[in-house]
Amino acid sequence: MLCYNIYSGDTIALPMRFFMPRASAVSADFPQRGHDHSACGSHALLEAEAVCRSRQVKLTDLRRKVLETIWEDHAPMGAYDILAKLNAEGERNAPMAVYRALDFLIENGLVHRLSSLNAYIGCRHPGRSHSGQFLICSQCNIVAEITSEAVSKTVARAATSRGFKPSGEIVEVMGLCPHCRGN
Amino acid sequence: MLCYNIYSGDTIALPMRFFMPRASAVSADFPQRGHDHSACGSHALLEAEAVCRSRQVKLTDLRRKVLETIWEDHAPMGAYDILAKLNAEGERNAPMAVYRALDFLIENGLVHRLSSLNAYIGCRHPGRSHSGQFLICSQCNIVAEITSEAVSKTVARAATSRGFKPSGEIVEVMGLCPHCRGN
DNA sequence: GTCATAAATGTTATGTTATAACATCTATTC
DNA sequence: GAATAGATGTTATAACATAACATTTATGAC
Repeated sequence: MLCYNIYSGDTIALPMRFFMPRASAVSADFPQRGHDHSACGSHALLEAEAVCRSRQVKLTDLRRKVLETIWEDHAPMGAYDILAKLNAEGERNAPMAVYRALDFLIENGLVHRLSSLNAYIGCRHPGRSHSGQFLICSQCNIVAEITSEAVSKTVARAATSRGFKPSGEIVEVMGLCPHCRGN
Repeated sequence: MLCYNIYSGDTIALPMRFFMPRASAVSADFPQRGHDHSACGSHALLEAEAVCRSRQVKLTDLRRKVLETIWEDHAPMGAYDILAKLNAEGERNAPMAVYRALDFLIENGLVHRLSSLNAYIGCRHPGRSHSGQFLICSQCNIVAEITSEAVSKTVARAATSRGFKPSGEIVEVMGLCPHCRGN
């Protein structure tokens, strides 16, 4: 089958026995410039549906709209940005509505909050419970979510070796993404 | 010589050739309950003087007072908490004053900001330029600043292996400190 | 179906954190 | 002592987030 990798931008021939939509759709950490981003959003929405179904929680209209809005960009979005987009077509949502939807989405592993930016971003591997690790480009604002076992293990070890019992962690790295470091 | 470790609470006999005030004063990551905390503050102030002298920047009255206030506690302090303490005796400082002092102190490596808490804490190893790694107790709010080479290297490796050029990082671990995990 | 309940959303107000913009003062250098 | 840079003062407002309570909507028991 032909398979379009929305991150790398390649179209590749993929033997059917290797068909793994998730892995192919979400392979590179940094999306290709000019990729078909709507695909990211619809992919994420499908995953969100599945997650909510299996967790028996409700992806209501409002929550879905907030999630869609977040996925309009690979750069993180502030709560009030989301609000503005929601209300752009005349709706009259209040900040509370957005924050509540965000709480729900974060609780269910569909969205992450970036503490260093007070902003929110769609989760790239929903379902798995995890605190993400983020690479934040200070030039173009794109954020890559990575999941490095090495990082989480090393951090956990550093904490426990000091008698600390970790229950959650934040790892946010600022710097230049592959696209911007060239400039 | 006799040496009092303000963190562990021990008094130890230390051969003069091993006299390293900094290491002895700041050894354990989590301070002992009930230690003489004023010693932490005065120690930090002395170090701050030295750092500012060597960097040829001015530790003005206001900046010193902010730093002292931060060191009144091992738990991180919000900017407006600091403001309230400064103004407790009738002064009329504005938020700007505190934020400007904090900017200075952070720039010169004397204070860290904890993104996950929007709060500030005195740096335990000033002078060395570093982004700290923090263990934050969610029960007693005490924060330990650690400096794990393993963590920083692993994080840097994870970033660069993805084509990212890191310039700064945030590592904040939430959990229970040695004192609280027993309860 | 309708009643009771829980869940979600609506609404208003306010709390908390941080910065912009410009005026004034102070220290330093020549 | 005039010029300058750095620090602080002052006022206003931006940006981010939650409290508290009212109303609506979904769900299950009967």
